Amino acid sequence: MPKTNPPFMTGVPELLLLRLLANGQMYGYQLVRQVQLVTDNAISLGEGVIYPMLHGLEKAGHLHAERKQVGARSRVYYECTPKGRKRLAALEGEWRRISDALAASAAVAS
Amino acid sequence: MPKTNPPFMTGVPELLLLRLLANGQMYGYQLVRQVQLVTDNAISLGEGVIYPMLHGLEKAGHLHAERKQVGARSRVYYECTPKGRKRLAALEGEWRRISDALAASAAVAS
DNA sequence: ATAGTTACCTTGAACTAAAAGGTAAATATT
DNA sequence: AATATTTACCTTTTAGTTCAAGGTAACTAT
Repeated sequence: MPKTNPPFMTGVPELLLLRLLANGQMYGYQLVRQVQLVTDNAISLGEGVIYPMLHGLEKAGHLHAERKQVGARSRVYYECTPKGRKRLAALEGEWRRISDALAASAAVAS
Repeated sequence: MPKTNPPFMTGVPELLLLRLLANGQMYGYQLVRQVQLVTDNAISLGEGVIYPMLHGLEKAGHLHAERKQVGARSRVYYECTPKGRKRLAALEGEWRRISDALAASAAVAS
């Protein structure tokens, strides 16, 4: 029962965040819940995953961050940059490559 | 361009080896080539991945190792144990869980 | 002889997700 | 009014993984 480094999760948080943020701006806490929503609760990413990843993606120029005052509350909204979309496309390609390969392997193995 | 820890590869070597060794015994060097074969060259696992993984799986009781003399050459043949088949089933379930989740997320995001 | 292939193995580095812990303000509950 | 829960941000530590690179030795073909 692996607590850390669970199988098949490497790259998944980044792919999910880029997918969501390519469709519109969102803030960290919102993304935590949205990931559960769009994956039917199959995947749940904690804040210790989301926030460092947002910071990393922003630093890499894949996301643009903007602090907004919403009512009395302060939120950091992120949105995908053009560079981020390229990164997303690359990740989608990688995902397809690996999942196709595993499908091919399963077909042979039967 | 990530050299180490490429996206979506965590757990994939273990899954591939267990799949192959659930169908019959093989030795390390053979597995290196067989993985390329069954994945249409999409995935290539080096010996630095294969051998430590075989040792780990054997230590965990998922594989049984047997040194055989084939002609003048010495090879270590591995085969899947019942415990290894359970591990394989668990990994297959995990793989399906994650890939289904990503498919669901893509459907929403379009 | 030499080069290439077969066959085994280990070590070190880079990276990653997860868990746990931490702060503070707003809202809901009693 | 006091308390508990939720919102919202963040960091540090840990465990674990793949990959690259390096290393040995025997067999085979040129």
